[in-house]
Amino acid sequence: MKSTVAQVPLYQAKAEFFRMLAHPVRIRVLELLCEGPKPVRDLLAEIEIEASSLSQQLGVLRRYGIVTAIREGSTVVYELAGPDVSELMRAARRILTELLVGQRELLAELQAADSS
Amino acid sequence: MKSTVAQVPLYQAKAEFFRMLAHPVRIRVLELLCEGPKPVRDLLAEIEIEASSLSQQLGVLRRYGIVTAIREGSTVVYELAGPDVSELMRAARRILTELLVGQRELLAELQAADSS
DNA sequence: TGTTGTGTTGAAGAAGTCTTCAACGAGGGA
DNA sequence: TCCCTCGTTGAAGACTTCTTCAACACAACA
Repeated sequence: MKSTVAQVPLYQAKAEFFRMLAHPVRIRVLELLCEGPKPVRDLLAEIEIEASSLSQQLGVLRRYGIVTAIREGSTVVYELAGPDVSELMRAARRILTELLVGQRELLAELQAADSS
Repeated sequence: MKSTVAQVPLYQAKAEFFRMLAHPVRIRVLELLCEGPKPVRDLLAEIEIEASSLSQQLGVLRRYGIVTAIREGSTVVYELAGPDVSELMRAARRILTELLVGQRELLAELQAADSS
């Protein structure tokens, strides 16, 4: 496994970080975990996906170190690795929303221009 | 071309957004453009890469709509599409730095545990 | 012990992204 | 016009990542 803490240019670490986030299921998992630790069963109930698919994506997050898993009896509970993560998800949500709104406005302008 | 403004679940829009960011060259371009508009020539001078490779990545950013290109005489000048972007890059830098520092501390703990 | 419920893993093929190369277009002189 | 510079494009092969399936590990319980 390639370490995520290797001495690597910062811009490459950033690219890897964003790539780790770049999957719909992983995004949803992180946002759900912002509410607090959750057993796999609950994640599975909220995200419509096969258990093994979810597990694959949880594996990516675990390997990156952004979440941790703890076995509790017969179930496994996932948790965000640190408080930064939830701040990150909030920032991402805000920024993307602004960007999407901006794009929508731009699109509206273009369509208005089309019809004239 | 698949529109980036389509009616798509938000978590998928987010995933696409992060995928758009998930490349070292694209990160560097965006950070350079935070300083202001720049001709391709300048980007090329700062990022060691072939012209056609840079152009491919600029194409990705342009298609997504996060940067705009304007021809000025014989050169082409790139610019961030909006002020949000530069805020985004600052947020990403801050958050990732915190995450990396956290990982480094964790690693240090693990290594200390190893040697005991 | 056998059986069931919960999650994880490995592997194979599909699908997507990166890199690189040659070819191209647009602008600005000689 | 010819030529040169600047930047872009399209396409092919290398390389990653995704999805899916069957097999597995572990705990709980009869």
